[in-house]
Amino acid sequence: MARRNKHSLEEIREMVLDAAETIIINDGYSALTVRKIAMDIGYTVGSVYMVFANMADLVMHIKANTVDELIGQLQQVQVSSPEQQIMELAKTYMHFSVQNFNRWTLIYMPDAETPDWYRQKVDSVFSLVEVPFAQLAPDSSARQHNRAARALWSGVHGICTLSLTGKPDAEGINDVELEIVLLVDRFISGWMASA
Amino acid sequence: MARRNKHSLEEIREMVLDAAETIIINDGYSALTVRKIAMDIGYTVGSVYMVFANMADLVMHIKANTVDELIGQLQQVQVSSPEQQIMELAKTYMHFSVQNFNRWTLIYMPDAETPDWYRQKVDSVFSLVEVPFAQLAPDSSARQHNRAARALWSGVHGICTLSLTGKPDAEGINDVELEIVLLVDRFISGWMASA
DNA sequence: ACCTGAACACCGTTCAAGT
DNA sequence: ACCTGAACACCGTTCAAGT
Repeated sequence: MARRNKHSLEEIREMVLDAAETIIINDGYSALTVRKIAMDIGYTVGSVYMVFANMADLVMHIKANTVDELIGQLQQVQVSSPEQQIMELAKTYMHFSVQNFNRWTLIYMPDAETPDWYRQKVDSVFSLVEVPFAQLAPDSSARQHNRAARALWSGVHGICTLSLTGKPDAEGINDVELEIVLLVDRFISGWMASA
Repeated sequence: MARRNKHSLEEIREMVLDAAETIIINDGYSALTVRKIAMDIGYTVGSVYMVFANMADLVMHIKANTVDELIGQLQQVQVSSPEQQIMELAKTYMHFSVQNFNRWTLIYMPDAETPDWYRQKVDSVFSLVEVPFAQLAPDSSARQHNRAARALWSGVHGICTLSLTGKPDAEGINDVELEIVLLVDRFISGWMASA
């Protein structure tokens, strides 16, 4: 065996990434093993280590891809009023977390050490929410916009976290959306009244 | 060896539970292994399986103890007004999550299968927040109190989740508390205005 | 009636050996 | 220059064997 050269290292890297992503999507993070990845792509365990430093490295790249996809969906949200913009961002986030549940939970799993560029990527989601807050209260400081965005967005995230563990039925999703609408709506009106 | 009888099964069970809790508190869940527990209490791996069905069973009992401790702390919160009561509950939850970080993150880790009694225990935390909401708006329905409590409490939880991964310094904690105060305060006033 | 510890089926990771 | 696959140091779990 050895030296098959059917694929370039770049290609193998993509194959590993795709196989790992598929395993996580279908069976969750706990089902992800180097041996399963190797089997799925028709190589052996050693080959996986040719293209990724280790399991943590591979997982970090999957997480980064997921966050990029999420940011892409959030950036497509473009409605008229700032209030509606915040509401739509929140709903989009919630639906992303439902439709990509296994990959989404992975994003927030604690790592041995989280690289700075990854933390910044996750944080950058907040800034998408800051924009409509700034439009909502142009006279408030950037610090206040940041705090409001962080507080509300964490809140939206919390609803997804606590409500989405084990209920993908349409009825349950509707309940979660109602909670999000309530939180966003009441927070914004309370925030506006005090600004 | 074998047959030492120095401790009753009840005692061994407590020793296992204590040792496991200590390992999690000090080094986190990933450091928890049956072999380490056995070494710490001076028994062998087999003995752990005399008193717990398996690792998942043991972990579930640790989680239950943590939630009980949390509920105990929340029940001690007793202030004058409903608004302040909600605020104090939120702050208490946040400080518990800081001071018991490793055990607290464990509470929300997904299990292979979560028993009903455990889910109910976690859900029962919500009901502690429903009470002041009912006092705040006696004319609203129980359903509305429940939804408000769920939405806001999930929000508080989300702030803890997103903000507490890797910053136990006093300054960071203070920032988190400010976010919580902002969310709770604005949500309550927005909710009151529409009730 | 306890308790041991070897055995089993798994992990992630490494690296000498093959082509 | 790739790629293998045996080897190593770990897991959780079981259970025949010891006292």
